[in-house]
Amino acid sequence: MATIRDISEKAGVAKSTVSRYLNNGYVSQATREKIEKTIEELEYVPNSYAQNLRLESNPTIGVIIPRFDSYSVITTLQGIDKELKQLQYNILIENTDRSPEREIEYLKRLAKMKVSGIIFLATKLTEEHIHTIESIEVPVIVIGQEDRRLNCIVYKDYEAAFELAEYLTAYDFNKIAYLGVDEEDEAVGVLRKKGFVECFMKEGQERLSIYYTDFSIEKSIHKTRELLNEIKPDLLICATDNIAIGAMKSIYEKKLRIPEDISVTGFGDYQISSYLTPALTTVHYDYNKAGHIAAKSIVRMKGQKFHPTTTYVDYQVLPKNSIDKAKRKR
Amino acid sequence: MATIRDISEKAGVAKSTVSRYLNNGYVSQATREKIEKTIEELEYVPNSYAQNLRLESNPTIGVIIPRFDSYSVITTLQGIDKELKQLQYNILIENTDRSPEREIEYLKRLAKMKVSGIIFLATKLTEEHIHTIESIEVPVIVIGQEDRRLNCIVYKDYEAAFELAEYLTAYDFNKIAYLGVDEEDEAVGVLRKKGFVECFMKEGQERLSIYYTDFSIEKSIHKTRELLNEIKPDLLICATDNIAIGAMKSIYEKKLRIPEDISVTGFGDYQISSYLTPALTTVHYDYNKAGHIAAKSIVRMKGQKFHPTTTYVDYQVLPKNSIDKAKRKR
DNA sequence: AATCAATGTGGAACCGATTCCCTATAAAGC
DNA sequence: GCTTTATAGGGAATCGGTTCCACATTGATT
Repeated sequence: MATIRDISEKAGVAKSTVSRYLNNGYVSQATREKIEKTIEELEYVPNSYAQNLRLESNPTIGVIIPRFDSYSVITTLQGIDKELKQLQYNILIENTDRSPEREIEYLKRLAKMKVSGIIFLATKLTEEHIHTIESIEVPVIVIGQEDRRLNCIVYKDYEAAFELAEYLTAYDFNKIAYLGVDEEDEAVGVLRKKGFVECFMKEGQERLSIYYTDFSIEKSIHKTRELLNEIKPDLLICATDNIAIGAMKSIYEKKLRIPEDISVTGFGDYQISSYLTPALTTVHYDYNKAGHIAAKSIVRMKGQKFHPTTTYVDYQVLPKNSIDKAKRKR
Repeated sequence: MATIRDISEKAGVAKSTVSRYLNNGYVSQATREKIEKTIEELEYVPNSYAQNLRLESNPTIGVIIPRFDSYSVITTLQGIDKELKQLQYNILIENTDRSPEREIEYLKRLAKMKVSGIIFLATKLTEEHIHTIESIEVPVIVIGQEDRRLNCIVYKDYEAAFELAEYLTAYDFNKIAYLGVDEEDEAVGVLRKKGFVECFMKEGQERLSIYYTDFSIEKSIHKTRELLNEIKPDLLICATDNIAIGAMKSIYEKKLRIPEDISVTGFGDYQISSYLTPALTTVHYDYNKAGHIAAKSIVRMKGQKFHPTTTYVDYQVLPKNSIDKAKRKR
């Protein structure tokens, strides 16, 4: 592996001259050609570690994700990636496989690598997370969970759930079931459920049976099977689109029709949801935009003094055919 | 940002002693405690660039992917990630957005960063790709496309298509349509189509109408609409599962039933496919396993002399309910 | 002709770690 | 009590670049 010194010796010039040549410094035509030729011959490639050693930070943003196999994660990642490419930043992705310890570890590791900033797609914020984020010198933006001490980009889960519930109260449903996830996840487990429950309570509609599953389609299939054996809802509200997909599978298995026998709603608007038959009524979150915002902000935060802010990303209720139009109240 | 020198000065010892402390060298109990305390106080974190500058290579594998929003890419990535975590390697992901120029650029960039190896999820291999791969000093494994000069892990597209076609010839179909992609993509565009065509030809079944679309669900919806306006097939073979998902949407739009009116097949076994109603008959590829194999091999290749090999990853035809069982020949 | 500015180049310091080699001190052996 | 041997720690070189500073050469200005 050739170094800048090999080049300088072979070309008969000083290291500094070669370096100047490489970094748009002024070099005479004659030496320029000599250096050019030698670099070609020796297939010289500068060593990035040596280059970065001089810099206090480099144009790289670290992104910590909990998993790869999630529509929201991937879509956010795409938004981040696109924006960062435009801003001429590199991206460094670390997958934690939903392990909180790894999250802490990667926050520290990225700080040690002196990235310019970190975008952290969080599923849960413990005190240890917050302490780590505050202790490292690198700016961090959290997506998906909220804490007033940090810079967060969050989805309006409560409001969105409330609005979807409001939309649903325009229909005549007798028995409503809610299939959610446990409260470990603040945004999905707590806020979404709260939005639904409070809206229905306000409307005097209290027949809401609540069931729990996890984020997988597989588990949702099983839980829906159990649910349908116990009760016979005419509306099934699911906390995510994946849960809705599993639920739909089970509903069809039981030879029930959607939406004639059961209406179904999802949450999050995964790409596939609009291609299902019937298309799934859901809440659209602009994950891509969240990624863009995060990328832009993290680059802007570089060198600025820190003060916590929370940015809310808008949502949109998307009515589709998985709701029985015949049940609409006049 | 504290450096090892700050620590050594504040603790009243030499840099080398601090370094020894950090790297499990022998240090007396007294100095050990002094250093420990100073490191705490100054929140010292070693600079990775300085550390790496000494090393000739570091335990990092670069992975070049064409896009994030693809089931096969993400699943392969998961396999790679898991295996590399186990082998204590870091992973560095670069997304090219299907740009061949970026692919070349990233191959070079990763080589410059002295990663131990590169896993390249390719969509097409040009001569420039091959030249670049051969010229860099870092070992490269290509997944998804084949060239006898390189190390490749490929899916048996031709054989798999042939076998799925063979399975289909056990049924009585009158009019078969094939919805594929253009021949830019060697594996999907050429080999899969060839497998189907040759099998059907062998069976004397020549009524195969061929249509083209791209990899998106959206485009497939449009193309299937057009297709259904022109002909009325009772079997629609799709070159990927996403194409099949779009096709199914269009078929339902036309109030046709699957599989009673039209049977449908996909290719690739995306997770969602088995949760559709009806579940999609498809070919299962073990992307995850391909990722594992790639990760294991690339680590093993480190330091070894290069000789090209091609590894074939197995497939499995998965019959599901999107084929009309009533049409089965006795 | 003398002074000054512009241009091109070389030398050396530096970035922050690791590591080799050498020395000072204390403990052990004779 | 003197030599030998561990043990601990310091000094300096090194990795491969970048950058500051000094100096030489040339051409322009007065």
